[in-house]
Amino acid sequence: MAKTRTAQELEKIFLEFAYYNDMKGVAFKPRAYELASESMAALGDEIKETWSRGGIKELKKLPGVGQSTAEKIDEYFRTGKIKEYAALKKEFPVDMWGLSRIEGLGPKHIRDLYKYLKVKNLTDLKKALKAHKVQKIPLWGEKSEEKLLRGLGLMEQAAGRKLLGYVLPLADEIVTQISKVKGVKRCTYAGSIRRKQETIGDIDLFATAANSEHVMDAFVNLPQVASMHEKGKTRASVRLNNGMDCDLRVVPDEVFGATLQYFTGDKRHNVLLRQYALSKGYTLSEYGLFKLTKKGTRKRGKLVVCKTEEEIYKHLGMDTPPPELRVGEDELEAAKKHALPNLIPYGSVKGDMQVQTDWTDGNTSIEGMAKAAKELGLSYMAVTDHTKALAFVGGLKDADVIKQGKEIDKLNKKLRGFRILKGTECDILKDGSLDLKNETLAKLEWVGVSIHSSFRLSRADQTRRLLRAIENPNVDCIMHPMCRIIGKREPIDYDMDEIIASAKKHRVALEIDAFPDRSDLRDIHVRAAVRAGVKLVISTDAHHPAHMSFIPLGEAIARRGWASKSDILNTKPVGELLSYLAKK
DNA sequence: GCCGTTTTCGGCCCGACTGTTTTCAGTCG
Repeated sequence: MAKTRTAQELEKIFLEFAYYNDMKGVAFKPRAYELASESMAALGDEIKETWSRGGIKELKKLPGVGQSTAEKIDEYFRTGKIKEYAALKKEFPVDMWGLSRIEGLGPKHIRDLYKYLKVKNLTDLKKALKAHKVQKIPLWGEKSEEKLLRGLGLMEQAAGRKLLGYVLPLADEIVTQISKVKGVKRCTYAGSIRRKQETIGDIDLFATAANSEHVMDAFVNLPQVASMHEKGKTRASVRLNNGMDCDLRVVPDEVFGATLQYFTGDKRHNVLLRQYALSKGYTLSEYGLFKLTKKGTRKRGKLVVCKTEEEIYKHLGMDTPPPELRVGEDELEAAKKHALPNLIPYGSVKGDMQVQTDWTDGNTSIEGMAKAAKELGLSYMAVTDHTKALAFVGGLKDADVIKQGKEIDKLNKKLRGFRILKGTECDILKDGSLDLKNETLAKLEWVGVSIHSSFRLSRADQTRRLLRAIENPNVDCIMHPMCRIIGKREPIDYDMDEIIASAKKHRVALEIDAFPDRSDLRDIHVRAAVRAGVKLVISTDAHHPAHMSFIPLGEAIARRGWASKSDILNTKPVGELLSYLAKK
């Protein structure tokens, strides 16, 4: 769900409530407000819809939102502000949000900076650091000042989150290097990379070895490392040359499973799992699942399991949620009920359903792309060049599409064990009509349609536009349905529920475009489509042979959206796919 | 402040690293 300023503001307000309470030394409330903030972040724009639908009563149903928080949200939407928040800001006029972005600077230190030096924001902090006043604060010293200065610099040059597709190869490279270090038994990435999140903030790795200090030294001296944040006996943290942070933890090989579970996260998933473990008389850490000595106490007793993730979840009476599902929402409930989905395995996609060639803006011939696809182990691909509305890439006219079809027929006779489908990525024009004639579309085997213009239409107009396209009986698929380009273009706005319902009715598939900066559909939309019984396809939007290797990224999105193999059309062999399409 | 297989009161995840006042608080993931 998109986040408007309103949703983001609420997320920030509740996080600041958490910081203010933490700063004052109040117990437990910080965590409660933090959860409320996470709830706002997860909901995005739905928060206002929830409030409109049922006010405080409806808001209280949200996770982490109780009476007090619901009243604050209600006050915010009714009056545009929250009195208690305004009072806190007045009492303590400090930019908690901005200052806390600095690594190592938390609520208590922000309190002292304000108390002793009247530091309210980043500008004040820079001045105080320059005048070396920070080390004069009681209980602070020279090193604290240096650390803060370093943290400030790192924040200013830090790159934001990076796309999974670009981080994975780097993570693999580092894992390979650490694996070669003497004494290392196993090394793997965990964290958001293992969960295959859309974007990655930092690279989390761990290794198993008897002598950990030796591994730490090797790690901080890798060629990819620009600087070091901290280095202990079993944990180190560095800044890489590309601006990302990377953490390495070393543990004994026996506890591999427990560490993998702990380090994979996400944070909310682990908190929920650990809470559940406690309720069952266990305590869970990166060293294993332990029996509590006596129920109600926190004393750790005998080790129960630690070798694999599966045995830990099993001991708690549940199935193991695949990493892609570990987001701290309903996956643990499903795991307890043995109702986790049978996710589409990696390597299930048999054909790429969106491929551009040198007939338009691709850089390779149809034959060249087909050969590359075959080498990757695919057994078919759909040629889907752009249409004439995209004049700047030389989009195809009706006659060109027919001509291209004849060439594909020739190639298919020549190729052994591979099939090229005659397709298109036909433009959806502003009014929802299509850029090729119906008689042309009817001759194709795969008709994908997509939007490349008028991105800023109103929600109602954009919805109407897409519905009209879906209703065209020649259409098989909506390609990159959100039209976003991560970091460059916002998604277009329309009523996704209506589109999904219409796609179901007209037997139109939705695409998961695996190209890294598209990643479109997103996981939440995939899940909605799967629930509604709408079929999906995974494709790469390849413009170059190398792009077809993005397919696993699309499979990852499908997995995050709880999709099974049967939800994805192009896991079928080409014959079955064609007969499915023919029935439309 | 939130929440419920410990259920409307009494709990709230767990451990490593850093710096400093040397016994532990603060921060992070």
